[in-house]
Amino acid sequence: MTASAPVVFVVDDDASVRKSLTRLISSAGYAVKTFASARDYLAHAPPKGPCCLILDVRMPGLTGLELQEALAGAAHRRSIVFITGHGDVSMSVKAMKGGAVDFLTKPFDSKDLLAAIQRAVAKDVRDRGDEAKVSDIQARVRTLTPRETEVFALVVTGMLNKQIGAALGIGEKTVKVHRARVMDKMRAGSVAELVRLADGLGVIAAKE
Amino acid sequence: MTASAPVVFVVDDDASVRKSLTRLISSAGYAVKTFASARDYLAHAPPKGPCCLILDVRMPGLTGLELQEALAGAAHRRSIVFITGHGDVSMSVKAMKGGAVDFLTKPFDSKDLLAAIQRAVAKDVRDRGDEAKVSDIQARVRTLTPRETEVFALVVTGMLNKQIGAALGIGEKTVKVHRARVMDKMRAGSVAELVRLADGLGVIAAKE
DNA sequence: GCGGCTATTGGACCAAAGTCCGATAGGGCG
DNA sequence: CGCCCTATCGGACTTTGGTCCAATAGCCGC
Repeated sequence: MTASAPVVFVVDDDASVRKSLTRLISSAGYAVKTFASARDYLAHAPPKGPCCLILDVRMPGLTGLELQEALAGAAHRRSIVFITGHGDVSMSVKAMKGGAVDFLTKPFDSKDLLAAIQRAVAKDVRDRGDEAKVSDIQARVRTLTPRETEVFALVVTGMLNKQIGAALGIGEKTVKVHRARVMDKMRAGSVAELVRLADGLGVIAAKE
Repeated sequence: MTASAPVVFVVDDDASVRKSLTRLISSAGYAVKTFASARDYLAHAPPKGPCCLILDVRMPGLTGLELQEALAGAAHRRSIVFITGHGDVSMSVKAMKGGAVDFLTKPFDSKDLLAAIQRAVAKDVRDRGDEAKVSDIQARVRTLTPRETEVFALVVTGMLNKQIGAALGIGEKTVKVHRARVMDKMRAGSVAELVRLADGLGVIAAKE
């Protein structure tokens, strides 16, 4: 498994459009997968590697915008580039507010699309990295016992062992034991690292 | 100086539009200031309290989009809501990519504009809070001597005093002295707080 | 009930951090 | 030339944090 090319998913009901987009995008070095409808795309297994989505806005069944909404609640974010023949302003604004990377109207310049794809893939890679980090940290947190979790929360507050013990109604000695286990389970080499792990849970997710 | 109402800055070359917008917006409880051109707005002193900008896209001289670009390099971010009579998709996409809160085409619903203003002001308040925090921290960092700054950087790495001393070619004892001064000047009560101050410099600014 | 996990603590001990004291030395400035 | 800031250390001491070994007790599942 070497690092393969990013995958561009194209969802468009027009077969000729799918064909021409496939030619254009694959010639730029991307892998391409096409779908004739939003439903077909949703039935497909979520992508594992770097990728982005090219959506036609107008489609029978779910529209591109509706697909975007449906994916907003999904586990990972997707980078979406919209293309449309009959776009209006409110449509494009809605798409962009929904986090779309770009919104192109036909006819568009090939290099504009490729540039948008590049940005979208880059965004996807960033998002994936963040998600991977967060879920990695969450996995470590889940290995903590309830008590360890409490101690963890107070340690990253900057409280002394003594104070933590008082707050939890246990001895300082016990705090030390839990604390050591927390450092071990969280794989933190110092308090500074531990604080970053704790803050990373919120910060990375919030940075949008 | 009590907490006064948020100020909505309206920039539009059409006097009748300015008048009707002023009526609408002030009736919703906002203070309103109008400008006939982008240049007039730029000549105006930057706002101190919560505010947002309503920009017409088409204007003689600098357009709304150009004003947005000009403000992008400014000290603080502005929350911008665009309104336009003849908007096209590429225009709206550009505005949204540039961080606009909304992009409305005339004729628009009054409540849509007021909702957009509300979101824009809320965003402005958030941004101002973040900027205030960052500049506060930066001010503290500036009071550090060069050596203290170096020690500061290494402490938040999680390094031990001994290691820091070795890295800087000074004794552990000296590190302690600097470290104590850093904690004092940065007003941090614990290493955890210090780490948050250090990380806050980057994180808050990056969260966009 | 036995084994394992969790939570709790004790003692001993070492390493690290923080706090007082004082000291030296170079640079910039009135 | 004194004065202050900065940077550098030393000693002495206390408080914290971390580690190792060992022990008790409750709970859960097989």
